[in-house]
Amino acid sequence: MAEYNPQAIEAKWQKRWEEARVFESEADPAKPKYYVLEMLPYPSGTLHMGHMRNYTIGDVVARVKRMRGFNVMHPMGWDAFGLPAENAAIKNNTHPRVWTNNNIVEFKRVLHLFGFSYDWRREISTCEPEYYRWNQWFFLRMLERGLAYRKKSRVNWCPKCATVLANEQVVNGGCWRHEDTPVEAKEIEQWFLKTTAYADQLLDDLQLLEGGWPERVITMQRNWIGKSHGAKVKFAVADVAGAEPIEVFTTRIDTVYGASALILAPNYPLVGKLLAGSPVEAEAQAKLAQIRQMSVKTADLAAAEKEGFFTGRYATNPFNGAQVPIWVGNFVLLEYGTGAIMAVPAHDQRDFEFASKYNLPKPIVVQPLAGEPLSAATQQEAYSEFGKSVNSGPYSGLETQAAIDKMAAEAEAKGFGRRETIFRLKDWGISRQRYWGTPIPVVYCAKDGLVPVPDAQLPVLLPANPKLTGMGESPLAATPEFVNTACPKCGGAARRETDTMDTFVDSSWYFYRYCDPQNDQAPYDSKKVGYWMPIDQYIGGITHAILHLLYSRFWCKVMRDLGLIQHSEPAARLFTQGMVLKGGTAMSKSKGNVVGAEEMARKFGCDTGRLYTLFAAPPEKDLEWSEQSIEGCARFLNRVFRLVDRHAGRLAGAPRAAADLATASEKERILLRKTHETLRRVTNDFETRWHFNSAIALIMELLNEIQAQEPLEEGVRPGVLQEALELVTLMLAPMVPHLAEELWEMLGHGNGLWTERWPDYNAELARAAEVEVAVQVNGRVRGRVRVAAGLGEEEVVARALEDAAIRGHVEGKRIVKRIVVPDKLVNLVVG
RNA sequence: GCCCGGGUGGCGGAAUGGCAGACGCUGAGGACUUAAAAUCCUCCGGGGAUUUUUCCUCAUGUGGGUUCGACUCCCACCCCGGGCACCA
Repeated sequence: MAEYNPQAIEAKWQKRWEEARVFESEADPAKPKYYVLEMLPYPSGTLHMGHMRNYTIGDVVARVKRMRGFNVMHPMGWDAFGLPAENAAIKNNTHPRVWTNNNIVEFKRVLHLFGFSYDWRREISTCEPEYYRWNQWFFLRMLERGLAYRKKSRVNWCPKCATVLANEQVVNGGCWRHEDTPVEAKEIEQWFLKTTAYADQLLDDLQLLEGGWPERVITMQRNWIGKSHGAKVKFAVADVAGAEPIEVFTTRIDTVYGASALILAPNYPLVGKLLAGSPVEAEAQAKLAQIRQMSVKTADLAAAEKEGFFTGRYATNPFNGAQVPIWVGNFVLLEYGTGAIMAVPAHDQRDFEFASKYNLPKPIVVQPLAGEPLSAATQQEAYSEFGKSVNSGPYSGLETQAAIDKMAAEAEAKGFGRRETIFRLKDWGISRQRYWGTPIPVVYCAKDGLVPVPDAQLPVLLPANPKLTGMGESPLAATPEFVNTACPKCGGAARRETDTMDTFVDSSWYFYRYCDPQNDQAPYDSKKVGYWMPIDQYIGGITHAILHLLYSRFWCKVMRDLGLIQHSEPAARLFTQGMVLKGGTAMSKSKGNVVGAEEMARKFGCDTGRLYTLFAAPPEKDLEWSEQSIEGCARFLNRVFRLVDRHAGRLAGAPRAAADLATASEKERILLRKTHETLRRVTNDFETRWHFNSAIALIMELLNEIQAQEPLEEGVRPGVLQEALELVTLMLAPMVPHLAEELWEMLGHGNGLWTERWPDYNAELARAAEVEVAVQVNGRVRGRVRVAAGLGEEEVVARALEDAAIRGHVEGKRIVKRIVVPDKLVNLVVG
């Protein structure tokens, strides 16, 4: 008797698959395609069970679709640029490339142990010039179209290291290397991509994703884009020479008669001019300095107390000519809207709090349509619902929507305002003052100014040997042979841009490159991409629900407008799988709770690991790692192996025979029925529900039933048993592919299971001859009767009434109503 | 504060308006064994009645509702997790 030896079996079949090039696929318009993709990993640390779960889900989908006859593309690659490589390099005095490549080799080795069905010929690594050159190419196209531009923007600056810090390098407001040094905000010129130019499309096209993407991801994106309809209104500044009018954005222009102040963001450009020569200049300057000192982190701002001060200046309300004081407030954001608001304390909670603290008036200009009217004397909180305008000059008496429309129209007609729709979404800042990323392909020439690097000179290569110290302006700026170049236009001395790109650029379009990874003439061939894209099923963590997916959607639309592709959305379906936890938290090196994938595979075999991650929880939920549960899975696979091993000799590859029921023995009928019923339900779990855990439970049940019929040598013909065992094997194949191949061979097949199609269940066999019908009286189960399947309503009720227990509940009462669910249940309602 | 998820035995979880707890884990008992491991068998939500066999009853976060029938649908509330958050 043979033993189940997972490691030997796994190595054997991985080799066969590779030799037969089973997972390689080419674009072929004659075949239906299926593109399944897992989010590409950042290669660092150990490959753990969290990764494995992600890839296992994708692999099951890929294998099911192959068995369904699709031309499946299932690629893998590396998100290889990024800060950790650079940090490691500084710390260990190695090169980021060496560190990264070592990690890739290691990751790849472990992935191979798992037999994932990747087409490795399509592998890409985003840190290779062959890849990042196309980041540069896209950047230049965006630059041509005005979608890439430079502006001053705030960064985290460590004065001690004299360097820019990434957000994750800011720890408790200090530098990660010495927390006692507070991080400063510094404005420097940075590159941006104009995601806002696509704000409306990014929002509207979400509807194309309804049904294919998780609802909550769509909601998160919608909130992130944050479209809001309103109006901008200009307030002229009184008594300050040369002061521009202050423009505010409001969604409630109908409350403008209730404005008791304008409030500017602390860094609003006009603030300096307003304060100069103001009657309260000295104290205002002091207060401003104090507010600017306050925490840099926006997260703290939300919790912080509202602070502000009066500038000593006034502006004129264009609707009624009223003079309203101009204040500065810490809760007003320069980045959103116009950086200035009109404060209407009676109808906005934030303004209400601010006005309460600083004793500003709170005039009521909207009254509820029903219920108790508001009164200034008793108002405890802002009333921000719609209602009816009051104390609003000619607009008094209008309901809110009408007032908004009319007042916006008036503002437009008189030229002091206009309707406007604004977005929370900001342009995408892609500049990083780092080495390990894609160089931004522009040069600065004293004569010609900013000059794009011509396509023919791409890629702009990273210098091979940078000085990485973590100090100073940026590693590229400190590398003269990189910085000093010739101007592409005039040939004179010029200076290269030394910023590199955010790594989200790399991951925004990598799945297009998979379609045509070797192309050295273009980022990809549009024909190939036209065949494979969009992604049919994208699988990854919820952590990327916003940024990665939003940037990918943006990139897609830009490429469409460049004429490279036809579609507008990169992924038709998205699945966000849960995390693998140990001790209640996600596995991470710092917590020391990592279960390494390799360690697991050596101990149990990768098929067992795959089965466990699929069985222990539904794929969208978090999964708590349990060594005991995985042993249960190992036990199950052992049982399957032994069952097939025990009978394979006798079956000797007997042709499958779904013997007709008329001549079948009792055992055979049970086997055939259970097998086909299981196949029916497993097919449904795979195709429409993604309930891998219950599919496995069903197969376990089937196995229990088969074993309950032992000895199978008696009363079961080889063909019938062959049928049952083959279907078990085929059902398991997408989940535990190595074991399934081995079983397939043991069952007498020389062809390799990978050539097999997913089997169809036989409805005739799946149907039971006899069924047990639950009998309820007034909705409570009081008995069960066995009847022939498909028995008519009258007969079933008659049979139910023959049951003594049922009669006991019904006797002496009148049956008012009866409900019959065929083959399942009878409910007798008695009065 | 707003927006999503979720709440079922000792545990992971199953049940697409129709027998709640499938399947697995843990635990208990038994078989095999000199013994152990492995394997196999039986039992395993609470309370009550019945010595048996079985029956009744409560139970899917809480309280209502719809329905012949609710873990499932509706309303209100509680708790847990996540996302966003002075967004004007």
